[in-house]
Amino acid sequence: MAEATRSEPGGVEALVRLAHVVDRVFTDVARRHELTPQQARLLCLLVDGPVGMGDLGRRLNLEKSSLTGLIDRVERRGLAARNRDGHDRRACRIGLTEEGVRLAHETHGGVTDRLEHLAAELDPAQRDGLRSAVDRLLAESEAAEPS
Amino acid sequence: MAEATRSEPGGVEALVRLAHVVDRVFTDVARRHELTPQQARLLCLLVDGPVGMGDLGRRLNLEKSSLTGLIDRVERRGLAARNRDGHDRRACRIGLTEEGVRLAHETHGGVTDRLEHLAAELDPAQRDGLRSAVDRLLAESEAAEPS
DNA sequence: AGCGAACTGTTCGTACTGCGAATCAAAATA
DNA sequence: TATTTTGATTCGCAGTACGAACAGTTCGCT
Repeated sequence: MAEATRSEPGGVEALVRLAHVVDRVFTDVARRHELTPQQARLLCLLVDGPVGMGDLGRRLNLEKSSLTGLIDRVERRGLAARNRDGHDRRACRIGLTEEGVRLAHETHGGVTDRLEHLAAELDPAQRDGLRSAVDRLLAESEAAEPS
Repeated sequence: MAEATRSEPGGVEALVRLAHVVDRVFTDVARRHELTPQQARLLCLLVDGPVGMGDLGRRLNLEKSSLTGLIDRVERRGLAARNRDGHDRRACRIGLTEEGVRLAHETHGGVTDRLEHLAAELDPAQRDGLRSAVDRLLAESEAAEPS
C-alpha cells in the first residue's frame, strides 16, 4: 500500500507547505495595511466590481452568517458598501468604496509583487509546468466540489 | 511597469487559488474529525515527535501568546500534553497523546488522500513540473524568510 | 558569587473569525 | 392565494490571534 506514496514522495507535503507560504504572504501584506487576511481576501475579490453575497460565500468558502459579519466589519471601516439589488429586494451586492479600491489595489499589488518575486526564480519551463499543473488541479477540484 | 505582469499573466492568481484549494481540503478534513484547521495543522506537526513551543510558533507562524491558547485547547481535549524539558526548566515540549496520534494520522491521511486524488489526474510531465516548481519556490521562500 | 540582560511561557484584554439555529422579508411555485 | 424556497441578518458560542505586562529561568559579564 505504499505504492501511491512512492510515486509521489512528499509531493503532497510540498503542496501543503506551498499553501502555507502563500498564506503567510497574504497575512503579512494584509497586516501591513491594517487588514486581517480575510478582509484582504474579500477586497481582492471585489476589485473587479460588485459581487453578491451568494457568490462571495461560495468563493470564500464561508457560511452566510459568517459573511454577514465580515461585510459588517469591512463596511464599518468604510471600505465596502452594501448596494441593494434592483431585481431582488432581498439580495444585495457588495461594492468597494473609493478607499476600499485603493486598499484593494495596494494589497493585491503587494501580494502579487511578493509572489512574483518568488516565481521569478523559476525558469520558463518550470513556470509553464506550474501554470498548467495548477490550472489542471483547479479544474479538477472545482469539478469535484459541487458534490 | 506592466511588463512583469505581462510575463506572468495570472500565474500568481493561480498560486493563490491553489493555496485556497489546499486550505479548503485541510478545513474539510479537519472538520470531519471534529477539529479546527489550526488544530489539525498542529497535530500534523507533532506527528514526528515532541516539539518545543519556539519551533511550533515559527512553523505555524504564530505569536507565543496565540500558541499558548491553541495548546491549551488541544490539551484540554486530551490530544496533546506539555512535557517539561529536562535541560531548561522554562521550556516545554509538546507531545501527542495516544488519541492525538490516532487523530493526527487520520487527518494527515485524509489530507494526503484528497490531494493525491487531485494530483492523480495530472499526467507525469505536469506532476514533475509541479514538483520541481514547488520545490524551487519553497527553497526560495525559506532562503528569503530568515530576514 | 552576584547582577542585570535575554529568553520561555503564561495571563489578560480586545478584536476578529466561523458555525448553526432561529428568524424575517421577499421571491417563486403550486 | 397559500406554500415553499431563497437571501440575508441576528444571536450565542467556541476558537483564533495579537500585543502588553508579567514571572520564573538561564546566561553573560564582572
